[in-house]
Amino acid sequence: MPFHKERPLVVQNDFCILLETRHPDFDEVRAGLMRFADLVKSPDNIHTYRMSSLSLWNAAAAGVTAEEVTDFLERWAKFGVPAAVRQDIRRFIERYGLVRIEKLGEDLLLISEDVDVIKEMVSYKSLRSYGLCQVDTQTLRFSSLHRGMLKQELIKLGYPVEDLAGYSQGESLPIRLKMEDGEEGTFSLRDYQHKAVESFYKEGSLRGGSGVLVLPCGAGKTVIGIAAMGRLGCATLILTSNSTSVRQWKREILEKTDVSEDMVGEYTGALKEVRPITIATYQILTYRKSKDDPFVHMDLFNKRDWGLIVYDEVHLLPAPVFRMTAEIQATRRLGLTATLIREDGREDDVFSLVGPKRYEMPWKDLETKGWIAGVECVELRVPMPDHVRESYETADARQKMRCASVNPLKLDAVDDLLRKHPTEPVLIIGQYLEQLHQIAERTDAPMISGEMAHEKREKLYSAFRSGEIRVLIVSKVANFAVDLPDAAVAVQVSGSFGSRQEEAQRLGRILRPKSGANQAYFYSIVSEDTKEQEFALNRQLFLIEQGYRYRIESMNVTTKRNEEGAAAK
DNA sequence: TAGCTCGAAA
DNA sequence: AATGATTCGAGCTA
Repeated sequence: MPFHKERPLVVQNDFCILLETRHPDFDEVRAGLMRFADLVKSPDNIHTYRMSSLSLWNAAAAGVTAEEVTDFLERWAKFGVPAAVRQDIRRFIERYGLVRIEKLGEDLLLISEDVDVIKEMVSYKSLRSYGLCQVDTQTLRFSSLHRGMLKQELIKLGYPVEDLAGYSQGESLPIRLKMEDGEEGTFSLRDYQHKAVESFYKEGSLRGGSGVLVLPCGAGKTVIGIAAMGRLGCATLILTSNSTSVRQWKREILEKTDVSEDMVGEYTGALKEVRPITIATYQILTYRKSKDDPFVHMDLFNKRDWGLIVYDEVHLLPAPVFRMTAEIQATRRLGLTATLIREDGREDDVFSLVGPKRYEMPWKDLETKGWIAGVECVELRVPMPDHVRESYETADARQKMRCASVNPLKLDAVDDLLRKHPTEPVLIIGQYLEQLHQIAERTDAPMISGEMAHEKREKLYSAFRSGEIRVLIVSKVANFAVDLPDAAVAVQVSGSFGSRQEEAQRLGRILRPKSGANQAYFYSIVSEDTKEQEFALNRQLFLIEQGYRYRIESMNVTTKRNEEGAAAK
């Protein structure tokens, strides 16, 4: 077998791909890999990617062929691509579209040119309850009621169905987008926003009309959603993760379209309006009196003839909403998210019920184009003072994390960082209130936590925005607050177990373009040689996949130790 | 209709 | 596998 020492990839039999991070073509290769593989490990020198059935199916749905994947791997691999892997890639990619759903009158057809596949379907016990009737050797017929459930079941059996049964138009609602520049009839969408809408919906094509658009924080997901609504011109139900976001959607719709206020409804705990454009939280949909009781508000899906359902932050979509979504497969569905990763591993349900990935904008690409700031990511490791180390070692597994997270030496690290960035706006973000209170006391900076009234938060936000306050300390509220102002420096003093989403969300807080060098800084402070350090690694995965690199720094503590010793006496 | 407490969720 | 903080929505009170 030929050996190309200078190439950066090793393709393994187990579907893992190793990428040398120091290779000169690293960026190009990483960008290519992320079309069809997920990053699973990211130590300094070698990143491990893994192809999965789902990552290949998403690629296939985006039109990537098996040849493109294997040619790409072949071009960069040191030892070529093992024949078995090559074969499996082909097998997986060709699975997408091997079975498709089409419409026939009131019923639907499951069609495959491969008669053996149809034979296989008929033999599956788990498919019996969907009442599949054989029409001919290539076709099965079933009731449209089962469209979603069947797709969900089939993906589990390894058949990602291509759904070409089309959609109902829904109640018509002309929506004109307000023009920001002079040209008649155009709306000033950024180039990639336009492409994203195009890849979701193509006029006159059965392909598209449902699916997920993956865009970084700050890429203007709301604008894209609104543009899709304008394109389809129909009654729309928008589901989102919290009530601040509900108001944000409403504000932007009124601002960017000619839709009048009485056409836009909020469906939340406080208000129960059902209007041609309705915005609801996931939480109200999943509300029930107690376990085993029915969902009180789930019929919002049927309260109007929706032509489009927008799932904002689709990676947070709760299980009961999946169930409902399975029943409304004839309605167009648009998922918006910064990451397809779900911490609960239900990515295949997103694929079969909301739709495949239609578009993905890597964060680094936005940075290159100047739409977001460049970020220097640093993992700052601090040692633990001896007495803390002692209680860490003796603590049981559940207390270890907390012990490491609230390491008092982190306070010194925060001081150092504030000295290092004496003029830029700084957000300090953490998970334990006690720790944040300590920092607030030491730095004399205001702190916002969940118990603070929203009115008071607003005041602090605007003081921070205007520069009156330079340092702001925030608890987990930062994960939800859409109106939290942007900063140039984020210091994460603690975070929850391994939440990749949270890390991404927090980094998102400093991405807005900066004047001057357009540079921001993200510091993650962790206790050296602890569980926390391990979890930090997992948290970073998603951002590393997006092309960010963490630089590891250790705090110089000889002087700190002495101070600590002196203070103890 | 605002302000409160409560349980549930992720 | 798991923590702790937070938010939401309902239901009660006045």
